Amino acid sequence: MDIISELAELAFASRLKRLSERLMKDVSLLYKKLNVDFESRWFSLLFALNRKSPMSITELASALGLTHTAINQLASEMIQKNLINSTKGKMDERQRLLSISKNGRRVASSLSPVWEEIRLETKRLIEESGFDLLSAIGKIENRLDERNMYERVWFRLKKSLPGKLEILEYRPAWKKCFFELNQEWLLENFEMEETDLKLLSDPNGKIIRTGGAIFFARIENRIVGTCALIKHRDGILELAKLAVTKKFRRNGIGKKLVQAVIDRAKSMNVESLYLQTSTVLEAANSLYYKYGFRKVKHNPFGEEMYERLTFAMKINLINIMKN
Amino acid sequence: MDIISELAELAFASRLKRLSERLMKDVSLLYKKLNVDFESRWFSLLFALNRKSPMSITELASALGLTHTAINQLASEMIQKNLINSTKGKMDERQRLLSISKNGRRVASSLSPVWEEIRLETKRLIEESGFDLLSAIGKIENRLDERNMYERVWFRLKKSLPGKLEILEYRPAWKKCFFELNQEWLLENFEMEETDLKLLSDPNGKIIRTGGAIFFARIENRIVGTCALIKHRDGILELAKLAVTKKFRRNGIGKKLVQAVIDRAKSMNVESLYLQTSTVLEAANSLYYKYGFRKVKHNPFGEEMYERLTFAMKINLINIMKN
DNA sequence: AGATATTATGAAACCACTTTCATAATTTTA
DNA sequence: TAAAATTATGAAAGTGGTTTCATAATATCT
Repeated sequence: MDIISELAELAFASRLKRLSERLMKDVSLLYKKLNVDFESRWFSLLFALNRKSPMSITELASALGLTHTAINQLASEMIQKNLINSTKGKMDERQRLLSISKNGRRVASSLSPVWEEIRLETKRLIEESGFDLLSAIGKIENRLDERNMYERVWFRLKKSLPGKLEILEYRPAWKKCFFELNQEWLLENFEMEETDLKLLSDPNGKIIRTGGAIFFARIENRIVGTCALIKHRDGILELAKLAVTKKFRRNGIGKKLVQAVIDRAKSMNVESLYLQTSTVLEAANSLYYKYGFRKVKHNPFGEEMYERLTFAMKINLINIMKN
Repeated sequence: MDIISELAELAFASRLKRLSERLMKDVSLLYKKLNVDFESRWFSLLFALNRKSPMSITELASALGLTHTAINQLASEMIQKNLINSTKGKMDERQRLLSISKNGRRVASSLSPVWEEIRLETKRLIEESGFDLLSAIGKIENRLDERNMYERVWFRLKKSLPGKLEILEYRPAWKKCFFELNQEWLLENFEMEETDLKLLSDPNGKIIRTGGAIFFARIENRIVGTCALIKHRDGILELAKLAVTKKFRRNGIGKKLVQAVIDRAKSMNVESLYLQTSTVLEAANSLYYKYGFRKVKHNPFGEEMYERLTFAMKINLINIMKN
């Protein structure tokens, strides 16, 4: 009786683990029986460094999907065994650079026939199962990147976002998020233009330091949306770069971000807040309309800013304050 | 850069592990955020006991694919949390029987909607991958049961069996192996007959205690073949129940077993050793012929012993000794 | 140019198990 | 029926990591 397989989806993770441990154990046994002084857990680090040396601990950690502490511990063992060397980083004195040693290269090349057979046998095993398991796992990993299991189940149970939504101001660490969130919706509808790239690559220089602001929506330590308030040289304020990542749309995150921008604009004692949009962006446009933005005939930013067809909208901040 | 997915088959186990840990971590987080005093690692034990109580530690260990020690440790925690109870076994005083407590049932039923959503979301996730991952994993597990990764790779590298082949005499622990190995080849060619069942179910009584012997072929702690020497009431010796498990055939294991039986027969100072076989069993027959067995007209065991068509062969042990 | 935030690393503690070793109870065999 | 083998369990240590916390070096902002 094998309750784990009987449980089907409920014990999916356990089955993956069980299979993984079984395979790993076999490989360890193989090294032992071949009388090779090599631990299976060293493989990926040795392989990575054989391909490219030197690499820093953090770089290796992210490449191998382990924590930096794990790499650190592995490295200690492997230095002992004279498989790799470590040197202090020249550019960055915090870094410790790991590289494969001469002996390491020798071991790697002497083990390569073993690795090749492991690869082939694994391939056969997977083929016998009749499914392209590697690509299936890849797809599942991608899906989980978009929205992890916790978020999925929570949403089903509560019909709401997991954890609370926070709207926060720009931090340097979120520079990349700003780029990627905007890249996501831009590529869905248009192409990335030079104008986008310039702005997205230097949010601090182009938006914050010129008197604007960038807001981020965070859920459970994950940045899921952003919106910017840009102050142009002529003093005109623009709401721009509203982006919510696909899997988190239709949860009112865009509203909160727009509200934050409007509030900030109000606090700046300016008459109007503008934005540029395209007819293609229906969801965004209806949100803008709800908040009181109306189409204006004269585009204050000029027509030639973006290649894509845009029109401008405007909201009267003073009037709103009177309400 | 994700070296693990780049490594493809070579890091298959690592990817399985990574995915498994990711899913497990998410479920733990879910319990935490739902503010439930429940650890994800308790799930399978609680589930098993909810389905059937009481169960012994060993029974649970094999059902859940964990070591008995793991069950023991889980049980301690869960008894603390009043999820399960433990009582001493009545039949077997060594046993500790675990059963779900009233509170355990309450917790299980209050968590069941959560588990249902986890199941559904996992199902969706697997379906999105486009492959029937559960059945793929099942198939791989079955393949590995037949011949594990270590044996596969070793065979490819050395073109020989992993580890050394040992021919050993009967031990009570191998009673089941004796049955299963013989069942395997019988079902390949014939059906199990009453005569087979009787003999295979009581090897000690029917073969050893009547003055015969049973040999087993062991590789790496795994019993892969067997062969018996039966002493009949009339003093006639029979070589019988030669079986080598499919994946290990064509490696000379059958030869070694037959040799062991012949050697034992010789040492018993008997003129001849007989056997019964069927024309269907070509591989075995050619092996018998090589060792000097020849067909005899008169079947000393009588024709009606087995339903399946058999004929008898004989080898002259005295002649061989003279050589 | 400070002040503030972030990054790279490592030590220590923890985690969820497994392995190893020991004991007691039971089953099989001789 | 005693001896030998096996089984059920548990304590203690080991494993291959992760988490947490602390420190030093850099990068960014004002």
